[in-house]
Amino acid sequence: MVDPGGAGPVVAGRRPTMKDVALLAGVSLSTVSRVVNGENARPDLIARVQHAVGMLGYRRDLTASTLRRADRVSASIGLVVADVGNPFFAAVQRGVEEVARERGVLGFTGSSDEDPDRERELAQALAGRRVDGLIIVPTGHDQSYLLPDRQAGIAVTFVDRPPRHLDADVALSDNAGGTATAVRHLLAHGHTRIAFLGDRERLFTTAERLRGYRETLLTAGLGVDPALIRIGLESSAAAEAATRVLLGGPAPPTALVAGQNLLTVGAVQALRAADRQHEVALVGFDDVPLAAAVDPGISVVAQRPVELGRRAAELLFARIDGDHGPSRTAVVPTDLVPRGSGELGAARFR
Amino acid sequence: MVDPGGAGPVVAGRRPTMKDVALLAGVSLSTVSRVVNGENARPDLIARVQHAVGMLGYRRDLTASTLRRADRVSASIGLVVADVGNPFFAAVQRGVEEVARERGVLGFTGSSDEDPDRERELAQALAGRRVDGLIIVPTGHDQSYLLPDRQAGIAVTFVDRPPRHLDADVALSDNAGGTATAVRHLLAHGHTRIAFLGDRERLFTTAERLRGYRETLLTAGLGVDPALIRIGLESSAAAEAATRVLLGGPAPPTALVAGQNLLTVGAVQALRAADRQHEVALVGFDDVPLAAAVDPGISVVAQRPVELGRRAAELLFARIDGDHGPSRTAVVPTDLVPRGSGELGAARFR
DNA sequence: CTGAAAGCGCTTACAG
DNA sequence: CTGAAAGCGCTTACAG
Repeated sequence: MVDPGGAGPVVAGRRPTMKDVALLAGVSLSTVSRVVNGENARPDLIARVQHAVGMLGYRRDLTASTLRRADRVSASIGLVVADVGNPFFAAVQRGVEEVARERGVLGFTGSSDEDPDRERELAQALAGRRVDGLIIVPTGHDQSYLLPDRQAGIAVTFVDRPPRHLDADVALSDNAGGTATAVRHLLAHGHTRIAFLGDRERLFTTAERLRGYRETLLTAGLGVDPALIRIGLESSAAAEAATRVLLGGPAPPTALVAGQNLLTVGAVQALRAADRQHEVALVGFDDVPLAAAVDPGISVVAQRPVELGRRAAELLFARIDGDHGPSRTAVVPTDLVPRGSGELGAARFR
Repeated sequence: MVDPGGAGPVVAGRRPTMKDVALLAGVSLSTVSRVVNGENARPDLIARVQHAVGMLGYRRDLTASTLRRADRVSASIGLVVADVGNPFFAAVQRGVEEVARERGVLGFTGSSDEDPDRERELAQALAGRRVDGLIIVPTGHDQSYLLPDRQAGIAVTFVDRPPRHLDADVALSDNAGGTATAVRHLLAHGHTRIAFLGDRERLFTTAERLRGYRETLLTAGLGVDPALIRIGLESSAAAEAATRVLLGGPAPPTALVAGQNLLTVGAVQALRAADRQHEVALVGFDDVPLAAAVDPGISVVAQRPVELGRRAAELLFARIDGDHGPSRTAVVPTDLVPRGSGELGAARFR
């Protein structure tokens, strides 16, 4: 309950400033600034300043510091994710922070909750606090609001979904390719009635995964049955309900592709509730914890969310370092992980 | 690819300032400030300022703004969690953001990765950026470094673990009570050899859960066998290995208490690998996704992480609103969720 | 090396 | 209501 560093501020309720430190140490403001910033100074002055800093509990005001600095570098970046509740974005955040940390840069994250207004609010709040760069999972349909910020020197990179009405770097998963792999895998096991569970239609990732699903079926010479496509699912519970409806329909699917980790969980729950988890095949997009512990194991097309975050951060730092080349898109591959649920054959339905 | 709001800054590479806006609009700096802040002004001047703002792509510099503001209110708070990779902390973050959002306050989150230096670095970076308050999951053994920040008017609250060497509000789970419930539940099913898997020993949550485990065994008149206590486990993989060792030992446990969500996953994997998941009982502390889909279902003592985050935020905002009363501790209850793995009897071992 | 002074982009009394 | 001026807490040429 004590402050080992000193007695606290001289004036209660007011934060001590460099001026207070200078006064106490008997040096000029300039000298305090230099010592605090680790520049060269006479050893005895350094000692006096450090003593005063400790006595007063002085902390540099970074808002004033970045305001005045010529280079305006804050050694911090901002990240706006779509939903902190989703482990996928937590892993993306981790990837971003890993790279930032290697460079001695701090990351601040906010969650838009898939609300375009909030995305903009957060991005501008971070930009207004003068982060050096911004990594955004765009949820709105227009990111041109960032143009002034970027022209003013704030680097902007996107992750998981590309920006719209703004030309910028982006790191994406191979959404269509990964979904195509999932569908081909199910086709190879004899399935022809394959349903698709998807998130909000307006999301780029939903559209891409749906495209991979459709194109693969068409390429295989199969039609696309609209009754087997359930999108607009925003939660596990929604996916569970949609799966229940599909299973109870007149011509139920023999296999499911769940377009997102939370939807996979919902689909598994519905299959188990109907005790058909050993009968109806399932491949999830994006991995889920405990997928191997369930019976049957849940086959997935795994994303590499940490790598996605890392790639986005690398793209961002290249810009911060002065790269002015044309926009780049980094595509991170997906990995098919067979665990049982995706290898259930369609034979039993014949 | 166009800026619908205007042509971008007059001077490329330099962010337009209020001065630029004032010049273009033909009004004073004061008027621009008032219009930008939504204060009253003559309608024609408002229009001219807004037009200039749009033309230039002007954005208020929040660092300058909070520097000058008398009240120094930034309408933002900072959150430092221990590990973004853990869904528990993602849920805490969500709870904090929910409350902040209700108040029109933005939250910025950083992850200490259980590194005390990084905790301090992040907390001070946020404090230095003049957030109105700070919510911290302390990972270091000393939080007195925050004293100067708090005396300077930044509210500080802790969550999940109490601070050390600093008297402050904190929101905690009922760690000892929850673990006691888990142990009593296993005792009621006839187990007497109950192992405990725990995270890093230095963490408050590990210590409390271990205390709940020990005291319950002693109260029941059973001894505490050190061979059944495995702590210092930092990952699922570590818990899996520890479980394997326990099962292969000379006097193996008939039941396990996993002290944390990631450890529960590891324990489940080890039990399944040994094909003993229907034999050795398991109760996890903190819920895990898909716990109900595994066979047997995973019984847990669930925490309420979102509520924990909400409570911490409520404590914080009470301080921001001027409450100067003594420090408070909010304890959030846990809930026993039986799903099968915790209800396996010990009979088969006799 | 050190210190006095200017100024970063804003807000806010103050006078009109 | 509006505008001119001071000043928030710093950094950084500049002169010594």
